[in-house]
Amino acid sequence: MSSSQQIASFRKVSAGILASAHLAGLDDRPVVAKRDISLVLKRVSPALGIDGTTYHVLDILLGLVQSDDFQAGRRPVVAISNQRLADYTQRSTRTVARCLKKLVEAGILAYRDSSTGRRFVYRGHAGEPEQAFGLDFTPTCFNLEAFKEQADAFQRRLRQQQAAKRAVIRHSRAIVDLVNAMGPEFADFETRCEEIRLREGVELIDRAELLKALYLEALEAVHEMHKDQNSNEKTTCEGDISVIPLPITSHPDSLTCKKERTCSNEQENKSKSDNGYAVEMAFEKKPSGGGNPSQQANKPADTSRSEKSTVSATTPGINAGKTNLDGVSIGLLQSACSTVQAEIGASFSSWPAICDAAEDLRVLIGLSPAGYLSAVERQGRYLAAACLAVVAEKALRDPEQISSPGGYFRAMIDRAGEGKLHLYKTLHGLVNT
DNA sequence: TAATGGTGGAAATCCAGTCC
DNA sequence: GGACTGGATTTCCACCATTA
Repeated sequence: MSSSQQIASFRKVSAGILASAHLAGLDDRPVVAKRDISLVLKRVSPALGIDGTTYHVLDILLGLVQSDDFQAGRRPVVAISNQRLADYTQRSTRTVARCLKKLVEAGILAYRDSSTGRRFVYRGHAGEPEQAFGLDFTPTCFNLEAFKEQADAFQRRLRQQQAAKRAVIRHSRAIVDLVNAMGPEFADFETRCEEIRLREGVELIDRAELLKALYLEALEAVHEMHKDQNSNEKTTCEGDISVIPLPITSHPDSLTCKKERTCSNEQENKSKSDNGYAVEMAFEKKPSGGGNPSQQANKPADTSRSEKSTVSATTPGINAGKTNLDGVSIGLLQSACSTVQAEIGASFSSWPAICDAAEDLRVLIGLSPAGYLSAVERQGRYLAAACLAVVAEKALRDPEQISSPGGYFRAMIDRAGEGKLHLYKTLHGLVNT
């Protein structure tokens, strides 16, 4: 069979058509399986700008081309008229011709025209094509590796876009929460946040970076403000309150901003101790609660016992021994929250590991530092961190399902306070979906 | 509301095969 | 040999749905 490639004189050739014709005219065509070609072409189509009717036409051609024709010494040519393709796709022949041209210029097909333009295949006794004129898949055989890389790059790009989209939402929410917590003097951050979100001509990925930088700047501003406040307190109220840096946040004394908070869940704790020491020791509170936390500071940090103490201390209505962490094991958390572990690059191998990841999880769901600290005070840092992980996992799996992850988290803490939180059921649900 | 992209119809061209 | 046929293409123009 001749390897020369023919283009009818009536056809107006473009660079893409010539390139495909050149590939189709080469003798050393790589031998590939039709199945591989189908898979790669379907993956790379969006990256090549092939969709709708063109994809439909390609699908029909892939169905018609014979697997054996991809063997060495043969030519994978499909002979089908434009009219037949038009019938199959319910489009006009004019549209079909345009689609075919698109596929040729994309390097998938090559025209192999007979002198009249008619498409036909004459086969010998063994079924091998002796004369074949029509649409030739040879360019795909040459371009297969490039198509694979293109498809991978396209999918990577899509994933980056999705991650950037999530980051934009996450940082925007975090900034709004921060502004709500800190009051009108931080309103400028919300304005700048909106400006970045609506800025034209900026890639989503760059926008996510700008918002992240803005959020860090806002945190820094909070940090600076508290430094000033602390220095004032030292001169005017020295000795009244002991403030201890928080290990779970990069801006330890930010919790003094609780005075400014507007969240109802957070405000209800204003009567309680209002410093970082309480947070640090929250999971070690004794059931009686309400006392000076500093007097309870030296209990051993046994996970289950301390969490149980916290729950019963804050939930007088529930049975002794029943806790919101019943049935919740590290293994269960690890299995249920696979997406979020991958997202933040952490492993929930132990309770301290989950607590260490709390700051990332908090930022991920856009929860304010004060909101998290309040939850820790009320339910202990293990339960708070576990809830954070669950909310983040749910938000990552289906962003549409949870419109306000921060609110969802607060609701979970409220339910825990009422003894109605069944975290193990939620986790089992996540494992099984 | 204007811009854009996809689509279809009409008329014309090309060329080998077929018919009278 | 000339007219006709058939299949594929082109350009031009208009319509329609979607999008910014």
